[in-house]
Amino acid sequence: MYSQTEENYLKALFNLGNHKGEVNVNELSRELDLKMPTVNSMMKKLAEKGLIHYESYKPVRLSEKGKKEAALIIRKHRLTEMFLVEKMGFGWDEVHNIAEQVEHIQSPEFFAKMDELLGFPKIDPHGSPIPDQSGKMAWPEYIKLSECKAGDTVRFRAVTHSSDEFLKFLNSRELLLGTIIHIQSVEPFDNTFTVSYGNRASAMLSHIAAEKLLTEKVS
Amino acid sequence: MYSQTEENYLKALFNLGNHKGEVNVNELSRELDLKMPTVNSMMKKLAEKGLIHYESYKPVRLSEKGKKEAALIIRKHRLTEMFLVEKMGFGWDEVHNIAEQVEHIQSPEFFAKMDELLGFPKIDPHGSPIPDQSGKMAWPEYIKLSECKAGDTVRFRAVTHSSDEFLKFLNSRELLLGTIIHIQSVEPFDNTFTVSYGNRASAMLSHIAAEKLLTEKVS
DNA sequence: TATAAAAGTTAGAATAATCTAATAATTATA
DNA sequence: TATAATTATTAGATTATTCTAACTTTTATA
Repeated sequence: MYSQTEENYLKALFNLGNHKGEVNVNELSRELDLKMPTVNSMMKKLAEKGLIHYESYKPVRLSEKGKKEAALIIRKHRLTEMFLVEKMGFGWDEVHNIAEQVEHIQSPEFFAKMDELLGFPKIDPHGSPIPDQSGKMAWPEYIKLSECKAGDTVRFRAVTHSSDEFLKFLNSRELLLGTIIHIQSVEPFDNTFTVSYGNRASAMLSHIAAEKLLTEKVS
Repeated sequence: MYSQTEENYLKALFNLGNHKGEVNVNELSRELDLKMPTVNSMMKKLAEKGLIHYESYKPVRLSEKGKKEAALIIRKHRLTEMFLVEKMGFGWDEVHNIAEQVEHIQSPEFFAKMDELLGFPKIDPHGSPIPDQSGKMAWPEYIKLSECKAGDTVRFRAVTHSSDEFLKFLNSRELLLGTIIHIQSVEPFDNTFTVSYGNRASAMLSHIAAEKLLTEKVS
């Protein structure tokens, strides 16, 4: 049993440690909005408990044990988000804060019931995969919209980071998960995308926005 | 905003302070499974915050402010229990521990949504009234089954204390909320009740059990 | 490569919530 | 009512999590 605080560190380490799995104390302190010495002492504690690999002045990595624990917390977070959207009628831009709290609830039955009522979903409302009960999770080979070129047709599958503001921005543009997007052109100067989708014949997306949209090629 | 710990003290004070609203530090320490000095120092803190009336060596009482805060936490607890039973399919004997955790979630929207999905329920799955948004709550004038006499016909409306074991006991006897109970006789020696209800022509209930059943006279 | 900037660490203090041991006040009882 | 038992309080320590200030190591840059 880990404290809520420890769980939050694990989750942040999991989310920040993308490819190599390495996370700097500094990044972590920014992510969690804590001072570096605070994070530093927690790193020692987590290392003590075998949840991370830690050496002085080097970036931190989750151990296998830590990775599994983190994935199971993220599983609870994502199941909760899905439940809030599918069963309670919340918008995808309203669920993060609630899920952030619900994810710490200690009750396997509670999350098993959510899972069952949802029909064992594989993704959350933002398109992120839900880790399975053993903590395994795989991202499909999505491509950032920002990496596509004029003429491509793609399906919008997930967002990389789901801040409320970004999701509200997508709402205002009627950009929903599953939408098929045609790339009309890409402005070379600033990489602004001109696209069409749904009943929008022509819409602009900044590079900043395009970087946050994960897509799948449509044949 | 109060800590989870403070919320638990407020809830315990509310639940223990039945008629006069007075609670001894000793009772409270037993209820919360904490040592008396721990409770004593928290009493000073709650008094400081205006949540209780406290004088040395005297029992403690919730202030109006404390009463309202406590009722609002109990509201969240009972709405959660109702949601777990009605919308998620849990048994009335399985919800206490989950609700004990969910009640601390800070999200008015989350509980407002539960309330709405449940159709603004007035009672929880154990027959206890759900305080309204202003913290007001009234118990109907129920009568303990143990206070009824042979010949009475009553409707089972609520349980006074809802431990898992007691609720499982009621499950095993098919005694559900709403059941009409006919009191056939009361053994003078030990106050054991012989009753009939549903398709049970004759069943025995100890005085201990009868004390925990709240009923309403049926004309 | 010497120096400045950034990142990381150590030491020591603060707060919240808990405990044990000792003491004081209140209540029950012989 | 004097004494014992119970209840309440005080004092001081402990653990978890956080902070600031000072120092060290690593990285970037002039």
